Amino acid sequence: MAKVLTSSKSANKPSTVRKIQEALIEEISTGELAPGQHLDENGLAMRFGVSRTPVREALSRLAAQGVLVQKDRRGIFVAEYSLEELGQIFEAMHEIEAACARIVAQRLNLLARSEIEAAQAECLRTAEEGDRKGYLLANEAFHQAIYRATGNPYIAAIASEFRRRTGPFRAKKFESHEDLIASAQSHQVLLNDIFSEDSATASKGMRSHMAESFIQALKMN
Amino acid sequence: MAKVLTSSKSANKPSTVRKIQEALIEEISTGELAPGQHLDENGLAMRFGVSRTPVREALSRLAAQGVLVQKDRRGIFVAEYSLEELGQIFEAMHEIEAACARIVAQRLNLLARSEIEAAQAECLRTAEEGDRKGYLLANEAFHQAIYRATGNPYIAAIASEFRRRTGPFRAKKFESHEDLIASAQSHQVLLNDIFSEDSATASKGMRSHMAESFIQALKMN
DNA sequence: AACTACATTTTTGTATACAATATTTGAAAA
DNA sequence: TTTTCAAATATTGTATACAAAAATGTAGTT
Repeated sequence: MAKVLTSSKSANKPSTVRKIQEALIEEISTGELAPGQHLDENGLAMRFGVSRTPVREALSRLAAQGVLVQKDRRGIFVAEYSLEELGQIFEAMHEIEAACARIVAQRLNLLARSEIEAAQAECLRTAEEGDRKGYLLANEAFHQAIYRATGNPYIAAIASEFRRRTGPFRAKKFESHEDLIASAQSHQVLLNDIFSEDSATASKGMRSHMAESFIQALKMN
Repeated sequence: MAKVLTSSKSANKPSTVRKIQEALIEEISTGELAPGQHLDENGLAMRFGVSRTPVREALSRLAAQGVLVQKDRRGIFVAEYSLEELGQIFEAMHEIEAACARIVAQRLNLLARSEIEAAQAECLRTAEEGDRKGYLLANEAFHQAIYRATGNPYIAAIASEFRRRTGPFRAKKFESHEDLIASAQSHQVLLNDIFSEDSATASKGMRSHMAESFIQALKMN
């Protein structure tokens, strides 16, 4: 699942394997490494100037997170999904994100709000300028700001992880200038809902309707 | 995060590291290995009759999933949480489980329903008999049946993972006969909600209220 | 030219080796 | 007796070695 709180530790030097891990995550989420592509342990070892051991450890961890998949005795590959699987992954991601949004709406905190709005301002700016690369970064920051604003690092970690997993598949969606604008505007709708006066009440109402009984029931177990 | 579909592969022999992984998961979720406890690589290697290499790989994976934590240069420990962290973890787990329940309610499928009800029958039986060990198994099966019934292995994997993580902390809650009964009865409330006539409509209504706008907004990104 | 059978080469998974850092032990000083 | 410091020991992280399996290449047959 999810590492949480890897930061916040004092002056943690990135320890070879973490560096490799992050480099690979970066390349996977930008799509530089294509889904289905085989990863060469020896090649990576050479490239990072280390032996296969730490490379394998990094790959193992990413496989445990679902970003990579390991086929028995045949190596490790960038995860690749059928259309059906992809649909399920997006469904799961949307549920998690909706859960995050609900938590944010309930917790409403001014500092977090200004962070989110700053991120959104950057999204609007880059979208208008048609700065695709810039928008990808700003969009990422926007989503991360929402996850952080939940105040719950565990659900935030899950959400981030889904974002990483779906990165290669979302990347190609932002082709045209219009795509960027539309995306940034949909952020705005989201924010209006989260920060509307009656959002907290609405959210509570929504929870109490059906979810609350689920939650009550599940709490016991 | 989450391995998905490790089963369903034809006659996969459990490959040393998977065996170690599952043995450890078992011991952690039963609480046999206490939170905070240090895991001895050499000891485990001896115990499983292998070298440290596959042991370390198994530990790495579990650390990536959050079941274990790795402290730099000091080894690997069973994850241990402060009260605040524990609260956050449970909050996250409840959100995920509620999401699962909502998906099940929407998808309502008769085969899945009979599986869930069979699991619940077993819960009731073992609870009445005061069979604690039996109840723990039946309860687990009940939750897993719900996760499976979502038809979404990805969110199911997340839910399962939280269940594993919280295992050691939930375990001690089922001390008395009354605890078992109460838990089994709360299952019943949950089932009534999921399977009620208007559940699907209610669920859709709930979604459309606020969540739908979130989901719409997020879908674009 | 396409297919099969076998030998060669790579690659994976595991074991062992070793340097760097933590932990423990034990003796000397307060 | 308790504290302090240093040597001894154990453990971690990484490198290398090696057996087993998969991928690749090469003939030989049709």
